[in-house]
Amino acid sequence: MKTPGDTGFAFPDWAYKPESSPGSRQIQLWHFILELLRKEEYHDVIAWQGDYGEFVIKDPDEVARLWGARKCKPQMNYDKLSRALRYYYNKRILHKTKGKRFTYKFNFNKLVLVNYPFIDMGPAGSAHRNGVPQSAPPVPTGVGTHFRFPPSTPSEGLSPSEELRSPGVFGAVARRVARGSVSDCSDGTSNSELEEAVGGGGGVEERGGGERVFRSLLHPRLSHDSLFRVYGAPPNPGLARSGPHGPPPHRVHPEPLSPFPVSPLPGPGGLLGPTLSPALSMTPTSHLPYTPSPSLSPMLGSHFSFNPEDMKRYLQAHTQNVYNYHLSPRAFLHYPNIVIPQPQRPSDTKGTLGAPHTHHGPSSLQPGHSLHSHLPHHQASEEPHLSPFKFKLQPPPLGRKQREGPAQSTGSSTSSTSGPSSSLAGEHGSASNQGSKFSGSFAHSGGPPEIKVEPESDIESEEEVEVTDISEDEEDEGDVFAPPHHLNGSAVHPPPLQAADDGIVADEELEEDVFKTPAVPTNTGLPSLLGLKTEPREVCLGQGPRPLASPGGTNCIPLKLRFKRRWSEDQRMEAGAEEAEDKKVRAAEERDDEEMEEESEAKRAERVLVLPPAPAQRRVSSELQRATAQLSLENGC
DNA sequence: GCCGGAACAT
DNA sequence: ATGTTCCGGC
Repeated sequence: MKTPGDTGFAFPDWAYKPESSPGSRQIQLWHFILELLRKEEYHDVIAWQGDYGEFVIKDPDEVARLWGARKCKPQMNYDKLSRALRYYYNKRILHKTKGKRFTYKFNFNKLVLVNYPFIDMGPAGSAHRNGVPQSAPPVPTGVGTHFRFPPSTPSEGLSPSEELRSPGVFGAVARRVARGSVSDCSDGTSNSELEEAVGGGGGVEERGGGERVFRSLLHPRLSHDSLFRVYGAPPNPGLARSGPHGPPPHRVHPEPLSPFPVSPLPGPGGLLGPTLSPALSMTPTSHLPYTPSPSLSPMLGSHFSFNPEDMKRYLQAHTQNVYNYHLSPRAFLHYPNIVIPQPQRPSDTKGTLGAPHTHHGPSSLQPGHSLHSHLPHHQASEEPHLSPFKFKLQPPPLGRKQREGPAQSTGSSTSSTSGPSSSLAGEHGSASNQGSKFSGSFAHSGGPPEIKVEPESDIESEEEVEVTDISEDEEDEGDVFAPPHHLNGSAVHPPPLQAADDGIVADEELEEDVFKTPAVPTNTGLPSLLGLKTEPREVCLGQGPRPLASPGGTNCIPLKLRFKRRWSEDQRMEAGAEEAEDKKVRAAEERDDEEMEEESEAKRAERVLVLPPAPAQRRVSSELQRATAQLSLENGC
């Protein structure tokens, strides 16, 4: 569900829950998996493999055992664990790599953004090694919204209260190597790292409403790869499409052992939490506890916080490198303050690398490099400004319908274990996930069964391809980020602007297109943004999401008003539409999603864009852009 | 092996 | 919400 209050998109509630974040005491399976993946010690048990985000469970029984140990479920076995993994399909956290036994793939699009924005997954290390994914752990660099990586043992570390208090925890860079990931129930604590809280300071700005609005800016399409690459080395070297000139990306590993480099956000006092992390903001008791996992890599310098500046830098770095977050361009519209990082098509800018700017970033990351591989250097401009961010994660999982069924009495668990037989997998072709069968309804809720829509395909498409799962993501994104899609008939159209798109195909090759795609509608829009960028860039975050506030310059007023109006409108629409849409659309979307890559593009575009008259839209965009710029100036930013 | 529904647990 | 446990099916 979305959080109430948000006007914009948001990740599902679960994403904001502390528990959802990797560090939380209540470790979630995917967190655990990541944990194992990042540790070399377990690389014989589970390891990254293949694509970004793809991992293979080499020893299912062991993984199950470890998981069981962590959860104090001695009876755990792969069968059960895999069931849990399967639940992630609907959540779009994971999906199965078809045809490969014990192989799953994270949909980092979502995950990363929310919990590990900087994660680097994939066999990063492999970069060096060419292809060999093996050891390379993902580098999570963490952070993001709420990122707390967990000490492996969560329990332990700080008392809750303490945690709360330590806001800035990121700071320290603690980087200890983590060691234990698995703890046993008995002690409760595992060894991992506790991180101390660094603490600090106070927050700076919390945003008043507590709204967490975090909208990111990057281009949607670049998802995983980019993401991963950003911080890490390109996972698949082979794949890496580094530019001819670009230096080959390499990942930086501060510590050899720990996969994860230091955490990026070190800033004490950062408001990370409060500001960005949805989780934090939502939960009163916030847990600021971010436990830095040892592995976090420090992204930007020693101190990074979510305060505007840091964020700016941070984003900048990212954006420059990649448009990591795959956000819909649309987001920008909503938050005028944000300056879009300029996405340019490589082709255009090629060569312009102009100012690579300093990455304030910690050297360790060197985003630039990594990105390069991916993106050509185009990002001339810099500074993304972002102010409020809001993410929306995947659509809520569909409910299942409850159907009557005989209850079963206790059965003995058959332990499965071992013995992997080799069957090829073919899996029945069920579409992956939800696809085929979903009947939707909500089991628990007890609500009446709802509509059962069953989209058929959903995801899947990419699996084999692997490189990206974008398809899914995209779809999600589409949904997710994009405001409600306007279904065809509905009139509401949120800001059409660039939105175009989100999703669609994507992929590697497309990367370039990434921006382009949206372009269709947005043509003007982007450019203008870019133009804006040129101008003074600082955004004033202080105000919060809404830029409107103080009247300031005279000449701008009109613009402002316009802007404001627009903004309001959008908000309204979003709000209204979103929810409704969520449901409605979802079905439709799902259907579309994956399958149609190409088709979808067009279609999607239509959906989104079509409604509004193109010209008008464009104009609006421009205006917005302009207005934004103005505001920025006015605000003194 | 993998999938996903159901009931149940937290 | 996120599993855990069972289970029937493919």
